[in-house]
Amino acid sequence: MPPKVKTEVERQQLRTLIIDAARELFVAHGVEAVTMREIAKRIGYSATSIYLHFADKESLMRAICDTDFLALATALKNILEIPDPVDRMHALAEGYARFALAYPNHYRLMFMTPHQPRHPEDSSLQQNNPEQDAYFQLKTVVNEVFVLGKFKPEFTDSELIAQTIWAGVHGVCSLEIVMAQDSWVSWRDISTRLQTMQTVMVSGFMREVT
Amino acid sequence: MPPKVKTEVERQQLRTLIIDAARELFVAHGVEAVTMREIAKRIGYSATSIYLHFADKESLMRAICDTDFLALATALKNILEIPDPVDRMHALAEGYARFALAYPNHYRLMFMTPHQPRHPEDSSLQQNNPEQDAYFQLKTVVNEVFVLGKFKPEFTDSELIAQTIWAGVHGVCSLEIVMAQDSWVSWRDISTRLQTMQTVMVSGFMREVT
DNA sequence: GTTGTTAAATTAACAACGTTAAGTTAAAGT
DNA sequence: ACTTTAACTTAACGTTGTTAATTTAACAAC
Repeated sequence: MPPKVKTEVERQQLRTLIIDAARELFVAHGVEAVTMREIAKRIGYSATSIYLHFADKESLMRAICDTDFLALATALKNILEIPDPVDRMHALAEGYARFALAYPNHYRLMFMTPHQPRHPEDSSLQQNNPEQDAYFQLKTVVNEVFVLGKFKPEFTDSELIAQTIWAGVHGVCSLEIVMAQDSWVSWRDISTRLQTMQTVMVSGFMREVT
Repeated sequence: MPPKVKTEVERQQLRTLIIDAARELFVAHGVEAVTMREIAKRIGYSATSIYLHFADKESLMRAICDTDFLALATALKNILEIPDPVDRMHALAEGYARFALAYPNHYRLMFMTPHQPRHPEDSSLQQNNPEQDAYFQLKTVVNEVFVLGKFKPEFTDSELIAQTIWAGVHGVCSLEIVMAQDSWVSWRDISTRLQTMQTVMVSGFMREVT
């Protein structure tokens, strides 16, 4: 029973219905549970219908990624209200880590899984829009701190600083996600590790407070 | 034609033959090329023969992991000869990163992919053996530096320091492996990022050189 | 109001995958 | 010589992503 002539907004609704169903399976049972047939069953469609909206499973995953990137930027949005740039930088790193550890399956898809290189034009997100681009948020606040002259003089590239801070927090979070259960390493508490990383980054990059 | 009665050493040889074939496929064509049938074709056996040596694909992957952990520890072994502990710590981090970026597929399997929690008894590696346990290598050298009193006094847990250094280097390497192609971020040179991470770690953890 | 046309959805089917069951072969033990 | 058994293969099952073919229903034109 195909009631046809769907308006564009209806098509978009079905599209996000598919994405949401896939995300639910994802967060509930991990990536291996996301099969096209299972997604379709969730929304009461047949598996092949998904292909009317997504070229293949990979591009469906990329679409999920996009909504998650937006979710991350949105989760960090209020942090931008913090007036002091240094405080803001700290809060941003902490908020990022909170997101990573609260949604490990999404984080894995976003930052720990290789994808086909994504062209910025087919992404639904606007690069350099602080409401949608979490990397831009970080880059911006780090640059503000940079302009205030708070970093040691040997660091002259604020984007390099941002990328290093990102890598530090990402390293702690991704190791936690993958290896928390591993008994080979007697892991220290995750919040301790996160705080240590932040402390090291701060005292490594910034001038001494005088 | 099954010429039977294989001695134990012959069985082991076939086992490592399977592992090596799987690793080759892995490094050459990525994870998606590792199918049981493809591995079998490589070594001139039928796919089901693999199941005489490995319970399933997951445990074959774990076996590959084990040989790669050994390979990593072996690659870092000569670094332990460096007399000065601080130099050794630097070289260890750099050697680790070199391994990660030289064998990204293996690195992904080892440190970026969740596995069933592995019991130390079914692993073929000896924990705390510096020839086989790269984490022990790092832990040891960091502790040596710690005992020398080179770290800032607020850091009192040398294993926490080791885990943070690991996370920092891992963060740079894993982001590189997954996102190097991504045009969203205008990445700085990978060796620059690595060196920056090392610099930050050093000046963050260690006392000022006086 | 019948006739095309087309969008939306479905069912059927394919090839490939991991894995299991059943069967085959050749050497070793008695 | 006969049985047992390890080593291996072929057949087959269920599931996966995906494509082809088919059906259904709404609209447009005459």
